Amino acid sequence: MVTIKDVAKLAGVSIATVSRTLAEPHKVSEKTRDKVMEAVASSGYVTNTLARNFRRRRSNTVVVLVPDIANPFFANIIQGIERVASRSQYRILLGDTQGNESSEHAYAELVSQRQADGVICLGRNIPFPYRKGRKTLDPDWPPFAMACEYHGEIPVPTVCIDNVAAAAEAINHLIELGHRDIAFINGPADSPLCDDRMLGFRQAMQAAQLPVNSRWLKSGDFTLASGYRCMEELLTLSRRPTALFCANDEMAIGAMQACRDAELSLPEDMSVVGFDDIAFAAYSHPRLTTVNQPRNRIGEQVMKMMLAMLAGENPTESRLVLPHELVVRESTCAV
Amino acid sequence: MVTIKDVAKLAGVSIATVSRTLAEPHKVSEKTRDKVMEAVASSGYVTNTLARNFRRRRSNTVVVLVPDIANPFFANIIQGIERVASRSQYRILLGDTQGNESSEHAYAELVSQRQADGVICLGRNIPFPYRKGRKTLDPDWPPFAMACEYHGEIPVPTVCIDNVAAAAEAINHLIELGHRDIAFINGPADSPLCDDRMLGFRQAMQAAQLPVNSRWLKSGDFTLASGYRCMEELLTLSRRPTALFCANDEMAIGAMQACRDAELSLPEDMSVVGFDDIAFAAYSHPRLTTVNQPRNRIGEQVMKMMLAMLAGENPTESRLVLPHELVVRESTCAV
DNA sequence: CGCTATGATGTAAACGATTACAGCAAGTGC
DNA sequence: GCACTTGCTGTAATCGTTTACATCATAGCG
Repeated sequence: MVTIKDVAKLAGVSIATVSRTLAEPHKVSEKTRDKVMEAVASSGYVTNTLARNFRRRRSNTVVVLVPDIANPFFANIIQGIERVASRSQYRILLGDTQGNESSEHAYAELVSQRQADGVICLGRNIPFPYRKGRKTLDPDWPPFAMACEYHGEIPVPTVCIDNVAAAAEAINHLIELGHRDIAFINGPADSPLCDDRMLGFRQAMQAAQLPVNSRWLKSGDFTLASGYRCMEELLTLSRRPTALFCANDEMAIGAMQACRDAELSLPEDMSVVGFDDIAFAAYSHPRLTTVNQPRNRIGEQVMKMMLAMLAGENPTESRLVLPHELVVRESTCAV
Repeated sequence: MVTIKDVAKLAGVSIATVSRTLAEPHKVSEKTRDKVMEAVASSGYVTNTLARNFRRRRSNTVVVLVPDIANPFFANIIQGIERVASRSQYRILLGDTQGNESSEHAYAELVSQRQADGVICLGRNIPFPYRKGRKTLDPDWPPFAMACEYHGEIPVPTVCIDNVAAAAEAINHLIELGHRDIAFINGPADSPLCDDRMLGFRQAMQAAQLPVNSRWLKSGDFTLASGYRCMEELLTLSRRPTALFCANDEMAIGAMQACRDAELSLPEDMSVVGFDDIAFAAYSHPRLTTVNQPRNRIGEQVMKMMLAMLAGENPTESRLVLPHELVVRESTCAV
């Protein structure tokens, strides 16, 4: 392996000069610079980043904790993060946690091992140990930010949309179409994001003076299969809703499948609204009405926050809210 | 930060002993071991992996080059890789290349920088510079393996399915249903994988003495949108096929959407077969007949190959072929 | 001319671990 | 009692960089 020493010898300068030429070229005379650059080129020298990171005591890597990498929703967020990160010479280390807390901790541990400089979390858990009831950021934590989800108690820097308003908008769309009997397949109950969507759902129903039928409230796990299952259950009820709101598109697509299997025609017998606007939403049958989230921008913004924190800045605002948009397609119609 | 030195002082031993206790406990007396472990626990010492990796001259990290992280097909492969990797204390660094060769090279470059020990590539390009026409592995390359795709000329250790046979099976299924006019939306032309599927298609057609209509051969880019577009083009033809084979499920789902928009009823007017068996395939309308690939196993096997190479073994077989399976659902019917 | 400021370069000490080698005590065999 | 082995521990070199500090030449200035 060719090291900085070899380059120094080849160029007839000291290793300090080589290092400076590469890192701060302006501090080196033009003549020397040329010599060094030539030596670098002819020797095929590549900086040993492992050695550099070790010496600099940072890794230029950020861990991104993803609840489920196979969920296309997260893929676009990750792409946004990646884009901003690579612009600043940062790497992304992806941790697919599958909602597993011990796996989250294991990845976060990489920061204490100096394998990563910060943690971005797309799930709802804080991957560091902390006392229940804590209400502030622990100063011992490394740079840490969340996206999509946020934490209920601790003011972690976060990028998300206004889930209350977004859910309410989806419901209002159904109400405007004349629906009164609206079911809701939400995600897991212990998530702030789902709580918000539930809140938006209730607020919109209440504002329209519509009752919420608790039998029409289901809880899935964001998978196609869980959407199918929840819909099946809804369809066994003697009194059926005429419309359905789902906390993500995959559950909505699963639910529509269940409707078709039950010989309902869509959207006439059941209006369905999803959430996220993943690529498949525009290719389902019928095309899914859903709430679009600016996934790429969410990723970009949270990484920008992270970069700022890594640069030593204190996050000015702890919550950045990006705009969402209801996309009306064909899965909803007047009652 | 607490280092090995602090632990040594606390336990009243040398740093070498601490290091040994942690890495090779059997080489240390029980009494010392207890002292050291206690010191580790009470000081909260965590190994600085950056320092260790630097000294050991490896990173315990493997780069995985993914053509498109948002493609759910790859997500499952990655999960398989991850599972095997973490079992052996290896990390995965995901590179979303978007088919961009310079980005592939940038990621592969991490190996020369000692940020990674090996490269697994899920796309069709070799991310290292090499002379066109080369027919052998370059001994200068780091441990390198491919999955799904393989290289046409260079015998890179690879895990994949038999794409020729799988495509032929899909076509035979259509032929058995009585179809004679079969279209094929393939992926990009310059890929061995797609060439194989094309070959399987042609072989099956020829075996059944059916002509291949070149107007019914389209080339997409594996996205929903490209499937839609290709189908639109097929539908403008005066003579239409009665069946369609697509090189992946997303294009198949896009194509089915185009059929519906053209008022064809599925599967009666158009039988469609996809490829990959992603989760959405079972939730499309109609449910998609497709070729299942053992995605998790592909990932697991290629990572096992990689681990073997990292351990210094020469790969015994350069090509591991895993079984595929035709999954017949509702998108195909007799003509 | 002498003094200081400036800029370019070199010297050498880190960074935190691993590990070859040496040293030492206790045990073993003759 | 001696030589040798065995098991445990410590000393110190080492990995490839970065960077504080020292050095030195040159220029600028009064």
